[in-house]
Amino acid sequence: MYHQSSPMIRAGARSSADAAILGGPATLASIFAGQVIERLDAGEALFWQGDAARDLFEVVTGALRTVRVLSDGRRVITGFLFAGDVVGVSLKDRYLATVEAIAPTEARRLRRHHFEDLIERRPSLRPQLIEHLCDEMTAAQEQVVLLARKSAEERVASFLLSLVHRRYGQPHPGYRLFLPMTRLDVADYLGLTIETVSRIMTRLVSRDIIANQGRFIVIKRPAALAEIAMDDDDGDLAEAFAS
Amino acid sequence: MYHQSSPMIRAGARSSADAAILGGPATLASIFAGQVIERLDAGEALFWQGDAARDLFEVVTGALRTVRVLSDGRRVITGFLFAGDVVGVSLKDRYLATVEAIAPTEARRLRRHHFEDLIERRPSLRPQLIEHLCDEMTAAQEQVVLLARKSAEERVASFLLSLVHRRYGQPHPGYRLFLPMTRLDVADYLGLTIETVSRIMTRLVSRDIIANQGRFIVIKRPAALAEIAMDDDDGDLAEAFAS
DNA sequence: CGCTCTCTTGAGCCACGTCAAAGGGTGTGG
DNA sequence: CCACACCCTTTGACGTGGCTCAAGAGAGCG
Repeated sequence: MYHQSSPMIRAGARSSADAAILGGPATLASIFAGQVIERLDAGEALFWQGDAARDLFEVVTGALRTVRVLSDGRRVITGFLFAGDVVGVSLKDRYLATVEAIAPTEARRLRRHHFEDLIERRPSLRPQLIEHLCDEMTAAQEQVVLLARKSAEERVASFLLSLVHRRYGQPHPGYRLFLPMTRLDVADYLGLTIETVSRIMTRLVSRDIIANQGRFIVIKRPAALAEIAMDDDDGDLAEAFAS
Repeated sequence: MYHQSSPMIRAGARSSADAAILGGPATLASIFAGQVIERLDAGEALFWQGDAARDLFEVVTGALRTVRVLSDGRRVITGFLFAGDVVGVSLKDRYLATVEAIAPTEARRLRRHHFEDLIERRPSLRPQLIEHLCDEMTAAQEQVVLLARKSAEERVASFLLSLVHRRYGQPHPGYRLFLPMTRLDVADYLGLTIETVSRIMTRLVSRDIIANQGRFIVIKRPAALAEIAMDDDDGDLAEAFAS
């Protein structure tokens, strides 16, 4: 809107996506199949909050953060994106947040009107679209619960577990989790400060629940982490058995 | 799921909604036109978190809260619902939160499969559905920003303003805002305690920004409230003019 | 080897939570 | 019509979890 647009070159061509789709399996991700891959360095933005929402993207490799900034500079990260994720589906006319690469990233761009055409022509995509939006909604709700009522330690534990689940499923003890984002990113995601995140992490290390290997975290005792995180699925079960 | 279902009687009949729709204006709200009105007293639940998501509802009169509870009893309110609002559109197979009446409430029930049929048969409803989901997403994002980075005073100011905007638009000085929910509800919505909410309110009163008239709040100086709230729309504008 | 950027660690402080008690308001029963 | 009970709200005194400020310690990189 008031910012210059993303530093990437070559708008996604109209391409052979149609053909690919009209014969293919027609999953949400597959509709990006024919699109040109665009590259971003760490720190570059895919788009800015307030920009006209002209495109959707599929992340091919790398990692990104979705950022919102208050007028006085306070920063909030509302989510992280990894390979396979699709961005920009919140089909307002303007993007709700800035999306920046955390690490070198590759993404495919799809024009929004093109996307909408496809949704129109391929009814089987619709439930997937709805489901995608509902998944985003679920994640947002979970984040609201975390921010409204969880302690710093619970937030960090929840964060680590949610990353593990997203990238792996149920972790076995010793699972090695890659954290491409900085402590500042984590802090801005969890509504904490760098220092607090750091202190909590070292506390978890000293309790032998995780280990710190540079940009990797080893999940030594997933069960302990889940207990700290107050995963409310477990909670509901506990409630159910109690009554 | 593990709870007994809502205390309401009479499931929404299959009714004349079809007829009404296939000839009518086909807005999301209008598809509830033919449905029987069901009544709830304050405190009764429309449905419970985890219940099979069989129905959608349109609020006719009254007010409700959407509640999530952690295993140890900590409570989070993720939103409030008023006349005209539609609930249950997050079409997962289970409800994401419990929805309870704050005050005596009337609502119309629509079977989910019926709703999905309508969406299928009336393409003009689809963009409205998408837009509805995106509006919910926007609200959730705003709440995440509020909870992650705003102070108690900013939260209360933001809350009052958002209610005013929702029910009235831009307020004139002296606008009288009805607050059907208790301080506890407000606190659980803003991630604060009753006491903090109460203290902030009396501070705003003593600064002559609002006045307290029982269950009503008079917005005496909307501009002052907006300044406190750090409405980030304003923020972006400021940024834009600065650079 | 020095520069920069990120992360850790410590000391002190403050916004908000906790605990406690005292108002109102409203409904109910005597 | 009063008395009592109950609930919600306000207010005060005090405690504390996480923030602020400050100083190192790694770790990549030219």
